Amino acid sequence: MAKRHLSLKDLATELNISISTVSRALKNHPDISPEITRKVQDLALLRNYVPNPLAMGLLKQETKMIGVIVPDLVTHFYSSIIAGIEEYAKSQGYFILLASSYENLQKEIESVSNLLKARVDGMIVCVSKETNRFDHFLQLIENEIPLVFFDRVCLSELVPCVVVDNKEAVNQIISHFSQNGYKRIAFISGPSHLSISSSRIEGYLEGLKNNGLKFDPELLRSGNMGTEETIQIIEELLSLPNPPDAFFGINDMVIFTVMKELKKLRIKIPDEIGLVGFADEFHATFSSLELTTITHPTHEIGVKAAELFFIKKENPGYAETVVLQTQLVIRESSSRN
Amino acid sequence: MAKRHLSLKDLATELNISISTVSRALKNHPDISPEITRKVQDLALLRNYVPNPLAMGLLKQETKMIGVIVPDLVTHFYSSIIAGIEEYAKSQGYFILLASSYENLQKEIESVSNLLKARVDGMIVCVSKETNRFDHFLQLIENEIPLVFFDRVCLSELVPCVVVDNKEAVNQIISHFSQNGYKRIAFISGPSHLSISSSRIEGYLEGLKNNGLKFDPELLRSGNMGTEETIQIIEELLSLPNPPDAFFGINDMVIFTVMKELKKLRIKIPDEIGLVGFADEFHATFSSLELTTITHPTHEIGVKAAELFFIKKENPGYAETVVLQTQLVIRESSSRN
DNA sequence: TTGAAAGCGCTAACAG
DNA sequence: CTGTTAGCGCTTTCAA
Repeated sequence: MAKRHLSLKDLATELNISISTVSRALKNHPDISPEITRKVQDLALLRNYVPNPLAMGLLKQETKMIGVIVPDLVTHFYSSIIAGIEEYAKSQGYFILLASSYENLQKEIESVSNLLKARVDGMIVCVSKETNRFDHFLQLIENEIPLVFFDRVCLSELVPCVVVDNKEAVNQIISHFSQNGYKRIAFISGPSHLSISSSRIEGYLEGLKNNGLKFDPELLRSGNMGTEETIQIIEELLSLPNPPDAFFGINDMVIFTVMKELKKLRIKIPDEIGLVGFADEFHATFSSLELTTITHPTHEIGVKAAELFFIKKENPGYAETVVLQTQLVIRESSSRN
Repeated sequence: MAKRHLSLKDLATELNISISTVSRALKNHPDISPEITRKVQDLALLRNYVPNPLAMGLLKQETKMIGVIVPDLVTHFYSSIIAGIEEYAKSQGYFILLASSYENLQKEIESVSNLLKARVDGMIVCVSKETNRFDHFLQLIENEIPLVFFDRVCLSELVPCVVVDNKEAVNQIISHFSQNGYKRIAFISGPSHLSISSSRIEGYLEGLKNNGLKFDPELLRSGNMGTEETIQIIEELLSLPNPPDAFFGINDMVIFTVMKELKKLRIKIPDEIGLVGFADEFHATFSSLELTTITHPTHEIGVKAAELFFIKKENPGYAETVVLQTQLVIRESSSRN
């Protein structure tokens, strides 16, 4: 419906010169006489001429668009990373095409395919919680389409990644718990094929050892991060002969669920049981008890991922994994002292 | 860097036929012989041929992309609406190009311009809280570029809009407060130029009248929705000779701030003061007291906005305002009975 | 039934 | 210094 946009031809016709002259004048080509250059640029400004990206794209074989796939759009963690990606991309004249996998492998595969149809120049991805096959990403790699993973990563020998120092973060959690006298620390982890699960489990084991606590397999649980399964796990943990006196989780939501359940059971936090989250959703401070959690530099993760994208675009072999630091923010839910 | 995508020409060369024959065969043109059609389609499938949207766009003068501008990306309210828009857009073969105004008029103007540069086929917008000038939108309208507003709307004689029934929603809030014995109901509204402010103020006045409460101008405040200014307003309201015994706000965040402040002052909710939010951010139930609020059909708002977009695209004169219903969800923060 | 050619908007090599 | 031309991938007349 929209009126046709202004083209170089329109400007050329109006000035009675050739299209190529206009094109060159617009980019200050030295061959063009100053008067013509000025006349063309004045008219372009006046008419508000904007080059047609489709034509450019066709010519240069690039769309200046980056496909971004996240597990969901409604979590602050991802929104904030997206904002970071968007900011850096914009500074490079790139747009973002956003897709959500809704934590679903099939939808993720579909999103990759859709973004490919849209001819994005590459993708920045955080894989879904179900993602345990990688064919759809390998296909991108084979076609030399730039790809970057963040947070939940895979194929890190082939693909640049941005992660946080999960081992260190969990170590800090365990030390903090330990200093507050908690001894039986339960970890409600995520699906075991996820990088964030395995690296945090490593940190868990290491942290226990560092603090002279012994590892009890019953306290390490892998869930699917869903509310129902989490509740199930909580019930099982609480009915152990020797139940945990502290919980931390793969993310804040899991621990909010724990908080709700403990509240129902009238178990006192942090006196009877201590809680620590992971990610610092911004409502962490609005909860009934302010939640101790691991703050992620979300904006920076986004910016970094975008940076790596542009490096990868120029260096097909590039596959660095950048590790960013997190911070333990101590609040009410774990402070007994 | 990426390898060139497969083109019609590649298929044509491989089959030793002309490009136009391949093009026709692919869309089952009746002129083409069944054998050739089959051969072409088989090869296209095998090679995973995908038409180049840039070439199509150049030809058809459309990008199949909708620009979406929201005040921020990190609020659940907007993320959820975006998900709705995206869903419907996808069903029509359209992509979404997302931009945030960060509640800033200048950034909004910039976003409109950027999206225009990207040649989106149109835009779906929720204006920033600062937006009191509309030149940037009028420019779109003049160029017959389809535009739809949602939630915070303007120019509704020219542009299709999706809003909720704000008057009715506020009426319900006032009635609910009144039934719970609250008599001095403060409304912390937003900037007065916003449609959501004015329509809710109407509802406020009407609701007071309907419930036999008298209007006290001191209890109706316009803020900028920022935390600092909100705190300022709260302090002023509480230090009135005759302070309010109930608050509701332009959104949940404002009321969360009230909740925090009251908590600091050890004022009891809902006994001494009742609270009602507006929007139902999903952490409303994680707050220290579960918040009574107005639930918005966010997903539906998004879907509807996208629907109107496609209607507008075919009917330049179309400018209906669709009103969706909300629901008052009663929780702890306002229940004295 | 199929092919050749023009054109969408732009750039760049090649002429003049 | 400026204009002509070809070509990016595709559809669509027009010719054969």
